[in-house]
Amino acid sequence: MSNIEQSEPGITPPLRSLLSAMLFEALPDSARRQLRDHAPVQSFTDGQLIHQRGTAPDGFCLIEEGTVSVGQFLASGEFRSVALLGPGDSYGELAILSRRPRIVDSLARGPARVRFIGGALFERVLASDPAAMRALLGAMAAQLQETLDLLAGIRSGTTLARAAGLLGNLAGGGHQPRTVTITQQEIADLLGVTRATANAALARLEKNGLIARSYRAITVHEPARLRIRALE
Amino acid sequence: MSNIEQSEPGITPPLRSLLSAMLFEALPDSARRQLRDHAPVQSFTDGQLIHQRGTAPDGFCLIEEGTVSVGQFLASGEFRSVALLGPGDSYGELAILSRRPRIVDSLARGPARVRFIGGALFERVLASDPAAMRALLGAMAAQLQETLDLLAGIRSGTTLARAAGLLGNLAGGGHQPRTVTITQQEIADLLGVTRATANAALARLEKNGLIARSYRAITVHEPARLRIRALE
DNA sequence: TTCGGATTGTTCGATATTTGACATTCCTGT
DNA sequence: ACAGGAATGTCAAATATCGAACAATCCGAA
Repeated sequence: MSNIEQSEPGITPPLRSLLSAMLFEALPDSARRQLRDHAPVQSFTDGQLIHQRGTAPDGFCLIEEGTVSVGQFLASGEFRSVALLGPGDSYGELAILSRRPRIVDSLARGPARVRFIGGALFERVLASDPAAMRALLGAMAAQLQETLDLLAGIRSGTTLARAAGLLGNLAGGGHQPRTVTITQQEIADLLGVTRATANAALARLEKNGLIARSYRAITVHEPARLRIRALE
Repeated sequence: MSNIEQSEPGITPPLRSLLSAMLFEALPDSARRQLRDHAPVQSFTDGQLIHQRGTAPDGFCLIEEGTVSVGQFLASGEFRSVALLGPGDSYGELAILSRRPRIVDSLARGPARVRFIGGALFERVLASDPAAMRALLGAMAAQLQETLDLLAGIRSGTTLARAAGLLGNLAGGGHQPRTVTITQQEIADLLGVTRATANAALARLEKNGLIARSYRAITVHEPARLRIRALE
């Protein structure tokens, strides 16, 4: 599992699980064990390319050690990261399931060890365990719902309204205060605005008593209220 | 099937299949027949609410006749539509699969007849047909890939770059010219900008020879080139 | 405790977008 | 052929955001 703050109630995980479909963890223990036991581990050096976007998928990856950055190379050669994944995290399952090319590049960030789970093995395990397949269906459906919700919430409106919707969403939309662990840069990236603009919007939401800003975290006093605010 | 222009090669469908997860059609014929045969049909009058966002799912819908608008009510009471679905279209499968509340409201637009496929029946059919479940997994994985790609492409950058990325994406990213059936207002909605801004971006892309504008359609001369353009 | 890197807070001129409006074109039904 | 509604093209003042920079705060490692 990645560095998710789970020791404290009310703290929600950061975004990496939303933007990078980590489906491996939705599988039952037995399926996970089976996949892991038959999969070879490879080592990568800092900056080494693991997989390229557009390539045909022959397997997916489970990170054993180190950090892998998942994202996309820009025309300028720069790498735009969507997620930073660590030990226990997985990526690349979607391409296997959809039988379509990979949509992301992946790079080692520092030395990394990555376990490759072959597509054929994955299909065999799924075929022999309908409960595993159903669990995967459920996890993917939930993620698709969240992604569509996120898409709907950030598409248009003033930055202020969009920030309200995003935070209400990330804080789970309920009526209890929730603290979201996220940097303002990440919020800015999600909304597609500059950090300065995101900061200004957050400052206004805080001034209105809807949120409290702290270092690398935002406390949402009433997530449902923020969602409503976003729809105005 | 909804009003998709399939008679002409190079014409891609509009967005409704992307923004509304119509998974029913990914099922094998036998599974579809089985679901349809046991499902009751209900009639709705113009403007009648069919389902409300946030409600627990007991089934999903297959449109028999008429038009259903799927989207979300704003705080002002206005309805923001995400998709307009017609005969043969389905919606609401995600909530069943994820076992989470519905994320959309749905309204009849004119008189409509809708077939309700119960969640329990759906689960039974899936459990008895692993091929159907695998097909659904694949369709959902593909859709999640597309949605994540869309999200990645529209999140930040100038409107011009984002429009380029979106069109490159919608046109399939290949090297052959493709015509995308879409209004400029729909492009604007997707990008979260006004129609005037979308039109200005499109005009510039056309001036640069990358696209050709026509009524309710955009021809993308080389989709792969537009995608690259978006990443600059 | 100190240091260094990351993150946040803020500012302001430059640039982009919105808004509201009007004109023109397109398409479909009668 | 005509009418009406939808879609597109365009414009300019008002408003929002970007970009670059600097200062302040936070946190983890030594």
